[in-house]
Amino acid sequence: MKFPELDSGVDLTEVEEKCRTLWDDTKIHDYNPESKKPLFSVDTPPPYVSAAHLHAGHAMSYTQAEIIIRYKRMQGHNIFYPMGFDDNGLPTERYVEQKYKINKKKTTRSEFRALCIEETQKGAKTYEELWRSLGLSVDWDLKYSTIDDLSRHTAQKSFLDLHSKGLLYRANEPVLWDTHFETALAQADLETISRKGKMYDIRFEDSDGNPLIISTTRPELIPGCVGMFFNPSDQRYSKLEGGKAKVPLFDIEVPILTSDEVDQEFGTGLMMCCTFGDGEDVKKWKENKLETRLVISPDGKMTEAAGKYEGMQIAEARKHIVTDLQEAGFIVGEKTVEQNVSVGERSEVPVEFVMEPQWFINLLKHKDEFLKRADELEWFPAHMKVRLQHWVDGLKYDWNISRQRFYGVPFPLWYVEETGDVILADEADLPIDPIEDEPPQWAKDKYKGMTIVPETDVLETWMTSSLTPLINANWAGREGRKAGMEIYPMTLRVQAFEIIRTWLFYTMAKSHFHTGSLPWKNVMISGWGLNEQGKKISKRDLEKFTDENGYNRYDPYSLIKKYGADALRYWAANSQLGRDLRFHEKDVKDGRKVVIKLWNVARLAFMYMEDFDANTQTVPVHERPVEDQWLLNEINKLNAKMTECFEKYDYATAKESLHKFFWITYCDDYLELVKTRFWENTNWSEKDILSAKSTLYESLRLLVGLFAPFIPHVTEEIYQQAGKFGEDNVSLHVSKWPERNDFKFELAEDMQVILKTLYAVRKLRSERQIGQGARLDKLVLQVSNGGDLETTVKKLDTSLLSAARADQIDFGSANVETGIDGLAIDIVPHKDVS
RNA sequence: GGGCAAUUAGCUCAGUUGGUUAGAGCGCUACCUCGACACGGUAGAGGUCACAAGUUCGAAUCUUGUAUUGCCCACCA
Repeated sequence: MKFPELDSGVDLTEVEEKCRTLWDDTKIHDYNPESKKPLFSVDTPPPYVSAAHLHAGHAMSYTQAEIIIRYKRMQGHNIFYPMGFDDNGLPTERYVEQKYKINKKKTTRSEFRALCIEETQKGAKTYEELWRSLGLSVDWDLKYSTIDDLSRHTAQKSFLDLHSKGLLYRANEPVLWDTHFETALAQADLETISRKGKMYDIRFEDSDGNPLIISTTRPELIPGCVGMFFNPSDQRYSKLEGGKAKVPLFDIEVPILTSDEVDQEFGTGLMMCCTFGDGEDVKKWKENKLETRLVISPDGKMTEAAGKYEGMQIAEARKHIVTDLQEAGFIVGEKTVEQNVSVGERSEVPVEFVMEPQWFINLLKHKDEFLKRADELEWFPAHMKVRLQHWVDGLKYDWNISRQRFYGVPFPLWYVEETGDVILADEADLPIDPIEDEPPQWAKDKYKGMTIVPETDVLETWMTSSLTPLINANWAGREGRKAGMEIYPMTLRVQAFEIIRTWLFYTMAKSHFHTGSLPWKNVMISGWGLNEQGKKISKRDLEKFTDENGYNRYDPYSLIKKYGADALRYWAANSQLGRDLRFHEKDVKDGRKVVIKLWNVARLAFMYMEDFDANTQTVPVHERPVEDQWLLNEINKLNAKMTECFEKYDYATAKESLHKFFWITYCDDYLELVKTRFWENTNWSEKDILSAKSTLYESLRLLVGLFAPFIPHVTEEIYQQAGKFGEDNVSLHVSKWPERNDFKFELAEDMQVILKTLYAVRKLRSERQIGQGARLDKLVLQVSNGGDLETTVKKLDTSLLSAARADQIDFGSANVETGIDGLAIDIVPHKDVS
C-alpha cells in the first residue's frame, strides 16, 4: 500500500474523538453472550455519584484495571465489563434533601427515590463522560445503578434467600449506634480516631463504706453502671466477690463480679460495667445477665435514668457530672490520656450502644468458612489477603443490616402487630416497598382482622453493593438483561484496599451464602492517587488549585484536555499494583511525550516504507541484515516479558519494559542505524532496503499492538492509517495480541560489534563536539587480535559505516576502546567540518 | 499494643531466582538545530542502596534486630 504522510503536529483531541466514534459505532466493547471465546468478566466498583469530586486518582485506578481488560480482549477473551453507579445511601439522601429542601416526612419513599434517581443520573453522566473520554472499554449496555429495579430486586431476593437459609435473625440487642444520624451501624462502618481525653479515678464504696477506686474516661456513664469487675486471680479484691458496690452521686448498688478480661495492672484493677460503654460492657452484661439501665438515648442525649442530667448532650453531661463528683469528693485523681475512640465513619461522632430491634446476618458462626474462601481467592498482590484474614479474625458482631434511614432499598417485609409474626414478600412480587405495597394475599387472609405494619427501616447500602456480581449476572432473573449466570463466578474483582473489609468481605460472604462459591476467581487491589505531598487528593485540592480557566491539575478533564487521555493513562500505569502513586503533573507530560514520539516513529516508518507491499516484498527474516534480525529478536523477548507480566496483572512492569525498549532499543539504536539505508549513495543493496522496509513494517505493527492497552487512541489511529497492516479487523483493539515469531537469532556477537562501535562513535563525537548527525570522512578501525574478529568486522563493513555515518572505513591505528576485546576505533571528520 | 507494606541519585521510581563498574525519567552541566521527533539527540556530574549484626567466596537482594513513614486492626476501661 501507499503509506500516507502523517501530520507533524498531531491533534490528539481529534484522534481521540475519532477513535471513540469508531469504537462506539463498531460496538467492539460489547459483551457477546453467544460467543464461544473464553470469558473474562470484571466486577468493578460502582462509583458514588452524588459525592462526585473526580480526581486523577479515580482515573488512575480505573485505568489500571482497564489496561488489563484491553490486553485480555486482545488475547481473545469475551469481555464482560459493566459499569455501575452507586446512588444508595446517606450522601445521596442528604444531597437530595438539601437541593430540593424536602421534608422527608411529607413525601413518599418512591417520590423521594425518583428524585434521587434523577440526581444520580446526572452524576452518572459526568462519570460516564469521563470514563468514555479516558477510553475505558466499558459495555454501556450493561450499566446498572444500585437503586434501580434490578438492584432492589436482587437485594430483596438476597434477604429472602438468607432468611430461608436461616442466616438472618431479628433481635433486640445493644447495637452500634450513630447518635448524629440516629441510625444503627455495622462494625465495618466504624473508624478509629485518636484524641486527648481525661481519665478520672472515681471513688465507689463497698457496703462497709471502704473506697473502691475505678478509672474511667466516661464518668457520664456512672448512672448506667450495672456492675463492678475485678480479675478472679487478683488477691486484693477476692473478698469482695459477691458483694455490692455503691455508685457515687446515684443511689444505686451494683454487684461486684469477676472477669478474666480485667487487666490487674490497669488503674486499681477494678472496673465498672455500664449499659453500655463499649463492646466489652455488652459482653459482661450478657454473660452475667446484668440489669439494663440505658443512659444515652438514640439522639445522643441523656435519658431519664441519668436523673438530673436528663436531656443533656453527652459531653455536657460529662462536664456536669465531673463537677458534681469533684464537689462531693468522689474524684481522687485525674490525668490526660491519649485515647482511641470508635466513631461513625460519616458522622465522626463517637458511637454509642442503644437497644433497638434490628435484623442481623449471622457472620460470627461462619468465620472459618470465610477464611477458607479468602484462601481460595487469588490475590494480586498476594499480601493483601492478610488484610481480609485479619478483619475476619477480628469480627465481633454479626452484621446488622437495619438502617433507620429514609432512603435505600426497603426490607421486603411486614409485621403483624398482634402476634409479632413476620410476613415476607413473595419473590415474584419483587422489588416491593412494604410502605406502599400490599402484603401478599395469603398473609392478608391469614391475619384477617389484625394490624399489619410495614418495616420502615431500610437495608444498609452494603447489603446491595455486596451483590454486584449477582446483580450483573442477573441472579434476580429479570427480563431485558443481556447476561445471565453464565458469567458467574466472575473472573476478576478490581478495587482499592480500603474497602477490603466492606465491599470485598461482604461480597464474598454473600456469594458464599447464596451460591456456595466465590464471587470471582481473582482480585486485583489498586492503590490511591496521592497529591505531591503524599496525602489523599482532597476536595480542597480540587477547589484551591483551580485557575480562572477552570484548569486544575488534579482534575482528569483538565489533564485530558491538556495532555490527552493516552497521556493520563500512561501515567496511571506508573505505580506497581497495589501501591499508591504520587501525582506530579510532569509525569502526565511524560506520557504525552511517549504518545508524540510513537506518532513520529510512525511518520518516519511511513515515509521510508513508501509503497511497500508486505505480501510480495517481505524479505525472509534470515536473509535480512543483522540489525533487522536483532531488532525482531528483541521485540520477541519484550513480548514474552510483557505477556508474562500481564498474566499476573502486572501492568506496571509490562509498561516499564515496553517503555525502555521503545525509547532506547527501538528509537535511539535501531531507527538511527536503519535510517542510512534509505539515504543516497549508500552501500546497501536493494534487498537490504526491502529488508529494512519489511522490518519497519513488522516492528511498527508489533509496537502498536504492545502499546495498545496503555495508549489505545494513538495506536488505533496509526493502525488505521497503516491500512490495518492488511488485517481484517475493525479495530486494533480486537486484533490478536502480537504473537512471537520463533526464529532463532544467531548473530548476537555481530550485533555487539555494531552497537559497541556505535556507542564509541557517539562518545567520540560528543567529546570532540561533532554533531551526531554530521557525516564523517572516515571510521578508523584497528583489530588487534585478528582472526575471527577481523572477518566479522569486514563482513559488517556496511553496517559499521551506517553506525558511524562515515564515508569510508580505514583499517589503521586507533586507540579508542569499544568494549569489544581487540577492537579499537577512531573517527576522522570531513575537513570542512572542524 | 498487633499486623501489612515501604525506606535505592535533589525529586518520582525500576532493580527479575544473591554474581563484574546499582538503572530510568525529571532536574542539573556541556555539546548537537543532523533528511521522524527540541515534547528531540549525545556525553557527563550525582548513590557508603535507612542503620546494625549475621549467613555467604560474594548481599540493594537472604536472616535477625533497630529507626522512620504510610495504611489496616485493637477493650486497656
